[in-house]
Amino acid sequence: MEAKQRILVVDDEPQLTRVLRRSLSTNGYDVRVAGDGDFALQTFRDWPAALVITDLAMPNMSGLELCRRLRSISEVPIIVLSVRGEEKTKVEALDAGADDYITKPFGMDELLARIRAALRRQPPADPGAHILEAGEFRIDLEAHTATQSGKDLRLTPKEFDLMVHLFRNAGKVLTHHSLLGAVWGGDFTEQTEYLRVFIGQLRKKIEMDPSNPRYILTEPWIGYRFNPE
Amino acid sequence: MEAKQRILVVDDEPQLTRVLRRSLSTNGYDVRVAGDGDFALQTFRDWPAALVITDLAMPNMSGLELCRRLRSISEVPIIVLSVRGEEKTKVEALDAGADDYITKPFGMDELLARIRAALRRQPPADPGAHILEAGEFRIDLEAHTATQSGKDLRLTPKEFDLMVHLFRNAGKVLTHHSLLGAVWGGDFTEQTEYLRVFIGQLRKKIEMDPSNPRYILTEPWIGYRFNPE
DNA sequence: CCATCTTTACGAATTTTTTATAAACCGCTT
DNA sequence: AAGCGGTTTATAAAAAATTCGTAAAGATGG
Repeated sequence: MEAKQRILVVDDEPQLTRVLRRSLSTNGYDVRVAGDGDFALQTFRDWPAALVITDLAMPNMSGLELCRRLRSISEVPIIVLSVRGEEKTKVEALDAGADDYITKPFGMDELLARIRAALRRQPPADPGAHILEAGEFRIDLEAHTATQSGKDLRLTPKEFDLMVHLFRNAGKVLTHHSLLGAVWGGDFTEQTEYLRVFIGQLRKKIEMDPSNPRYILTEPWIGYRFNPE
Repeated sequence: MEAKQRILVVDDEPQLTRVLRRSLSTNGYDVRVAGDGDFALQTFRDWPAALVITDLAMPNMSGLELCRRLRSISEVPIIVLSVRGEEKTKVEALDAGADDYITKPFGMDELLARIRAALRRQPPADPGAHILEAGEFRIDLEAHTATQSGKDLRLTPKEFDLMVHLFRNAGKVLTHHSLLGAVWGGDFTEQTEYLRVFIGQLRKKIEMDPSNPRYILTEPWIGYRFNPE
């Protein structure tokens, strides 16, 4: 499971921060709110966010100053929100280190898109995110290869898909219905004969004794379960 | 003295491009203009810009498609200019790979500030980045030439593009889908017959024994992989 | 006209689907 | 506990569909 990306929201209007917190959270981000610049800097040191959204007008420290201070310690993307639409203000903010400037009122979809754009060019996602591993099995989703104890299993595409779904739910019982739906699509959830054939092929490739399976177990009348041991 | 940073402006309104060219030039950028998406891509290949500014509405290829195509071959910052201010359009553009979206009419100072912001977070351009080298192969993106052991391969434009994509991802498996999207564009990701033909042509030009390829390997049912050895 | 790109066709190899048959499992009766 | 339908599961093998490589015929654009 991938860790949620952190977003620090800096604003002193509870009305706005409440909306932002909710929208960002439901979109899969980990959100914290700081009410002024000082608190924002302090929070950022303890809880380094992947992105900062800040208002310009704030008590204590202006958004401009916050941009400069953040820039001096980090390259974190900064999006400035402001009611002020004058060009001069925008230029100041952008030159103070902001990456983007959005004028209120704004659409939440646009903000989310700009957040995605800003996060996209940040550090490339950690390598190995596309590798599944358990027991002596290892699946590389990008290279499309599956190995057992280092040996390539040479799975066909459907076998590979099936293996991935079993793997992703290792230990759990998967119903015929759900497996068929996941691998073959919603129109084939009754075709249990496909499953029998392909489970058999997989067993031939990964089990020592296919008729006495140790990894791909049958749950009679329900489905199958993958036990990577 | 540092070389001027290159900006590619893509728009079909001479009125606007003239203004942009002048303003950007006087602000120290090296500017070229392309009238449509196809020409923009072509120009970008020979003259890799540090930033691209594009309109959305254009003949031939939409700005959206241009974003996607550029993204597939480069991480160059893209700023979209458009008269259309609807949120949906902005979201589409940003998700297609644009880094920023500015609604016309806009202030030149703001555009310049956004350009500075976009260029600021870009790693300084590395001279000689237009030369790719691996094994006995060498590709010069500016000169548009590919050589094997010093001998010119005389690749056609499409062959060249395909080669570059294989090359940039040497060792990795590239799916049919991703190769077609990168070389032919998003509307051709199902045209696997193109790929068969062009992979065959490339093999004829670089493999000793085309029917027993050593460099361009087939990953059955998935795609191809370039192994520069 | 020429180089390039697109489209079509076909055989060989491989995979997926379909079909057939044997084996295993459950609840029930005797 | 043994036996018996009815159902589910395992396995093998056929038929059908798909993919890949290749050649070559149209189409396109300068």
